[in-house]
Amino acid sequence: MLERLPFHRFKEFNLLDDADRQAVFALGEAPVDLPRHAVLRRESEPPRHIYILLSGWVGSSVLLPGGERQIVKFHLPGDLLGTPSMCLAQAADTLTALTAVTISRVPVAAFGALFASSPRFAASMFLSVQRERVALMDRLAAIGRTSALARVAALLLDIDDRLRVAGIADGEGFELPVTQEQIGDYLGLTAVHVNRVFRQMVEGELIARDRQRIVLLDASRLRSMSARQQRVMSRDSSWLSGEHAA
Amino acid sequence: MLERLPFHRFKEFNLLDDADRQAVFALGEAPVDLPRHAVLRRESEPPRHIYILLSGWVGSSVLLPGGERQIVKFHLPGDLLGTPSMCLAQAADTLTALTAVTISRVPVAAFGALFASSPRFAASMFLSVQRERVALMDRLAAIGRTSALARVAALLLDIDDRLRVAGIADGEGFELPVTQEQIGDYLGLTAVHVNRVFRQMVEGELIARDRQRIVLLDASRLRSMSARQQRVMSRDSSWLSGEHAA
DNA sequence: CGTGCATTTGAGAAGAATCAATGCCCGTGG
DNA sequence: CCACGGGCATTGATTCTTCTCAAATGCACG
Repeated sequence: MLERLPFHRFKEFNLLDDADRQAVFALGEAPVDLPRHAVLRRESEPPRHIYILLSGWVGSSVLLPGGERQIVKFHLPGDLLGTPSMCLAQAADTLTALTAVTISRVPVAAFGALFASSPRFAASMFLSVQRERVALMDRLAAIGRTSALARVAALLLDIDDRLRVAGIADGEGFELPVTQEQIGDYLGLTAVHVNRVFRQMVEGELIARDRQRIVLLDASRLRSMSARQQRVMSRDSSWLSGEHAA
Repeated sequence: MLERLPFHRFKEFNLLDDADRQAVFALGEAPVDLPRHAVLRRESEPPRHIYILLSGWVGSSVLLPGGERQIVKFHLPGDLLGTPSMCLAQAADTLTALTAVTISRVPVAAFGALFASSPRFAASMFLSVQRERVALMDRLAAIGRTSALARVAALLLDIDDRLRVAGIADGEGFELPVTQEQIGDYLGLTAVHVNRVFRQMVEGELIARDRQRIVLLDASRLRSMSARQQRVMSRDSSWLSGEHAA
């Protein structure tokens, strides 16, 4: 069962060794398969678990009173889901399977036990959350201050990057298993406009598209129009132990 | 010097006692006064410190390649600033004094030492960051999916709430010491449009305004048009110790 | 071979941006 | 004491991006 676990998100900050990472996955209950459209957890439910995504895509979305939906993040294998709501009495986001998925549930108490006993695990989690926070800051900037074209470009580059890091894509294109309406909800656009932007990108030979398969034909042009920052994560964990406290 | 420290942000999760909170402020160097427009830390600088805001307002902003600016957060007294960039080699955001401010710098190593030695402090910080993450999710939804009017309403309600929690405002109105251009950069609007929305709100008797002083005349109507969620923080810290692990 | 969801396309409307000018407040220096 | 100048706020006129509404097409699946 441990043959192919997606460890990559737990290596980011150079804080956990192999044993630590095994411990992380050992927190989880037995993996469960769920079909597309399954809801892992609805917003307003008390957050008693977090989730490790082992395969497939999951969307985290927030519902507004008027019925509008904002998709906060498309989660890929290896991601730890549902942690933002740990600070709340009622979950803030709904977790929905965008494809068939395999997940492992983790009771928050199990997470807490490891968190309390291992400062390195605690620090790693702390930094992971900060990293997600920076990602949200960048997304805020994209939605608040860039055009529809730039937002779509940023999304495609982001997914491409993350799929490569996860070892799922190889630069020969990838499946984007979401509807244009979901892309709209992610980018703050309507499905109709997402469709027009895709058309524009195909005509401009920036991308090729066949159903939900996307190939990035001109990544450097996409990058320059996306206004997307390349964030380099710190691999220096000396702050934890107090080294170099000069 | 400890008479009037803004402790409220360190009481949110019921994890720290008085001594713990003293320890937090003891991490900081001697308080420093800075004038309006002073830059605490510029983005792309290596993040060697975080900052406790003791008085005044600070803006955290991200600059896009095209020169556009997104203001991520208006920080109020008691906030811990600059922590998102702890996960990065180069800071993601610029911290700028919006008013004259008093801050205390904290070396990341000092923060790390307390983090490593006190699981309760670590957990409190973890939850604080998650809380900020939820706030960003809500902001994303506001900018991506609501009108200019709703965004301004949400901003005013948010500031009012936070000023009250900080013990700075009392419901009789408050100073909003930022230019309309900065409000635009915060909400993903132009200064011109922010101005028109304010006019609309004054005409609709939702608010009163004199220079930068704002009075919320009809908070309940503002709330209903803002699409803003009231988030209730968890005060149950049992997950940390592993109680109720049922 | 329907049925249903998703995509595509068109036409028109609306919200917000842009461009440009004017006015106001306030600090500064003559 | 008053003129000047800079930063903001305000207002109008116009443009543009994106939305809305509506209909048609296409694809997957039973």
